[in-house]
Amino acid sequence: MEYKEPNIDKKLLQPYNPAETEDRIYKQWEESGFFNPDVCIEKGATSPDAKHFSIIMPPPNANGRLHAGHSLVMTLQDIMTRYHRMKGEKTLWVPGADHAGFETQIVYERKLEKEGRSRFDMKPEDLYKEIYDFTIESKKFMEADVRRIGASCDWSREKFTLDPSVVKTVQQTFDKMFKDDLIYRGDRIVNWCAKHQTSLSDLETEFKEKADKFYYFKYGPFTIGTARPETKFGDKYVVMHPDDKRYAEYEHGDKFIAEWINGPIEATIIKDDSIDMEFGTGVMTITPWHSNVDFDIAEKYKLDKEQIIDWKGKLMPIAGEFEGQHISKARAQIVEKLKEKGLLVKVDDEYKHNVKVCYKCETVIEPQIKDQWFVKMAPLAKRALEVVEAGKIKFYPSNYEKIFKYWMENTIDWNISRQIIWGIPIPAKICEKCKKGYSDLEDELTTCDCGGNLQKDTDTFDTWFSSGQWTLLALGYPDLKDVNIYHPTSVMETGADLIFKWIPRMVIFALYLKDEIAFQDVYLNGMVNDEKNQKMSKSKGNVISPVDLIDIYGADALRMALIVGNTPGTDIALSKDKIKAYKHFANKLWNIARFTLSATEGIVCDPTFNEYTDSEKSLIEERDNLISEITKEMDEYKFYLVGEKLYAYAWTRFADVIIEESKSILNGEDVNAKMARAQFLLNTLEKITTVLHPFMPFVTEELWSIIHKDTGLLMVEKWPKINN
RNA sequence: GCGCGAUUAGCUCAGUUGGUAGAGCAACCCGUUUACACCGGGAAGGUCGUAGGUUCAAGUCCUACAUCGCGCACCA
Repeated sequence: MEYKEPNIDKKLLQPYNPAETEDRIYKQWEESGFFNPDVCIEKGATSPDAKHFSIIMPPPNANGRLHAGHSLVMTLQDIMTRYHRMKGEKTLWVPGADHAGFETQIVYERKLEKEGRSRFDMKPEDLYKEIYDFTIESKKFMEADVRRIGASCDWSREKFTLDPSVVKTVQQTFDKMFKDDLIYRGDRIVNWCAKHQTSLSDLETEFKEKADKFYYFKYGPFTIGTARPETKFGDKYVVMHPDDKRYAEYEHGDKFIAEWINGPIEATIIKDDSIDMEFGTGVMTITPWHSNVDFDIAEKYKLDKEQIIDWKGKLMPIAGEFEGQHISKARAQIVEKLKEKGLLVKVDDEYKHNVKVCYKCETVIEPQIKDQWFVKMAPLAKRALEVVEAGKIKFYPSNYEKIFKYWMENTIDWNISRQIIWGIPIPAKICEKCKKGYSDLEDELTTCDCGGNLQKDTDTFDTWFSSGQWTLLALGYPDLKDVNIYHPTSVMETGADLIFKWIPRMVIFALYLKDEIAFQDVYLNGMVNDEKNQKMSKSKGNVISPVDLIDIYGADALRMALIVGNTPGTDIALSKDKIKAYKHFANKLWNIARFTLSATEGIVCDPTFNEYTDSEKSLIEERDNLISEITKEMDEYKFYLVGEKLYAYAWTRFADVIIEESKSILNGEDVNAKMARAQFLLNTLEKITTVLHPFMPFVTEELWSIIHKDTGLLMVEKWPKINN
């Protein structure tokens, strides 16, 4: 028999080619303007009275390419956005780019290091300018990656976290909080990284297990234990538990003279129940300037505090002959000296403990007392807790609500000062004499109440201070044009690790600034791991770049692999086999269209056709039931189920069974049956293409253009409505 | 130490308010019929971590334990 080529779009005769299709389709979308809800309204795709749906994109770091985790975030948000846009809602997804303060500065410092330069030798303005240029340049690559995944976000509203308007608003927030007495200047202990020359929040530090020596020294009548003899120069308080029978003869407040490193010292006895009697000898001396625990004890009893170690990690004049030595070198010599003086009792060699290190460079954190700005968290957290307890914000998965609450019930005041240049400057002045701090938005204050000179605060804000305001800032706040329509946002979708870093801060700031919740729902995704479910990391060498995967398998395939079987909050193992399977699926859809269109040549899809036979009626019922089901599941964020069901329906049901049995009908003599079956196939093809669009936007859009040569884009087609 | 999560087929995971265990991938057998070999058909594969409890009925609820993962806090 002679093979007759069907009269359908030539593209369908070749396998689906994502590489050829995706960039072209994305351009079409972008040029259409439909990513912008205002254009959707203008062009009649959305009713001006429709309800709103809004998502703020967690701004990716501008300084790097997208990683696998980002691709999951982008896909989830794009699915939500496309789904709601197709439902005819006023849909806005605001993209952003994060200057990522400390992170970017470190990336840039490494670059400087390679070039043999150092930030400490540069003028702050020059450094800032260089990092700015570098970031703006890098940002383009990040944005290109977001486009490759297919994100249908409104680029016309893109916000950069260092946009002048953002900087201004963040500074105004600081001023407002200062005036509301929610921010104070305080001498508190901070985590100091001597390499990066900045303080860090607790969330920017990690614990690392270290084996050190543990020393016992004679200190007056006591034997004290310590792992850090180099901090002990000024120790003049000796602390023990009030119930410790071994030391019952000593009273709180007793004084005695102890021979110590650089001569005799007058020591005071402190009794405090925070002491662990089991540990060491049950007696320790304290160094309030360089230890959190010691600081707390010192605060409690109003004890003196003295700095021993300077900001570069070197010993101060109090160390006498050891002055100027780096603490890493001084320890052995100090121990030697104490030994010579007969004060060394014994040394334990294998003392394992966790030390706090900088999460970037692993430098041991030196606790230091530093004058910094702090936010009073308790009153703010209380309100955040209230709205969650009132059920105004829902968590997916729900168990994260517990974590949120725990965090809000156990707040500590938040240090927002960072000694880095790459960030939003704190608009404040500090008195040279008495150290009092003032908010000074207009840069007009010169003299302190005490008569001292005021100096400009050179610190910048912790990034979370500005990103905490992001739901508002991204919508242009304090300009209320978009805020009034799109805030509170519908859903905040982000990585589960941000449950305490970011989510609570956004809730807090939206309540504080606008008296509104920041978002109605919180959807938290897990990590994207490698095929063996191992965390991806540069050191393991198992990092998979989403762009590389898109090059090989296409964006639709990657998206499906990320979504199917991935429940909120749980990690996903990203395997190439899985992505390959969905690349095959994209091609399967292609062939379903190819068959359907060529087998029904000459017949036009008629959505109102109603002369179906009983067999089509039951097929329609099955199909429409499925659509009702998945519509409900879309609203419940169960994309992992919807993706799987659509895959199963399109392939094992529609292609393998329905199309197969249709062949004999379409080749048969019964004209009515033929027509009914053709209409069912054509209508179902359209519906499958439509409901799969949020998941696989590229291949479905391309198919739509083939099915409907003369109508508009699938991205603004209506999601099918099923009338039961 | 405190908290959270997980434990279901070889692998990755679903399993809705308790009602006879599901999917994808892989592996196995058969099949080159003109949508597609990026295919089709078929079969196989699980005492649902362990031990108790509640119930007519438990993968699902409760308790304890074990193993794994994650987070937080801390150790002078």
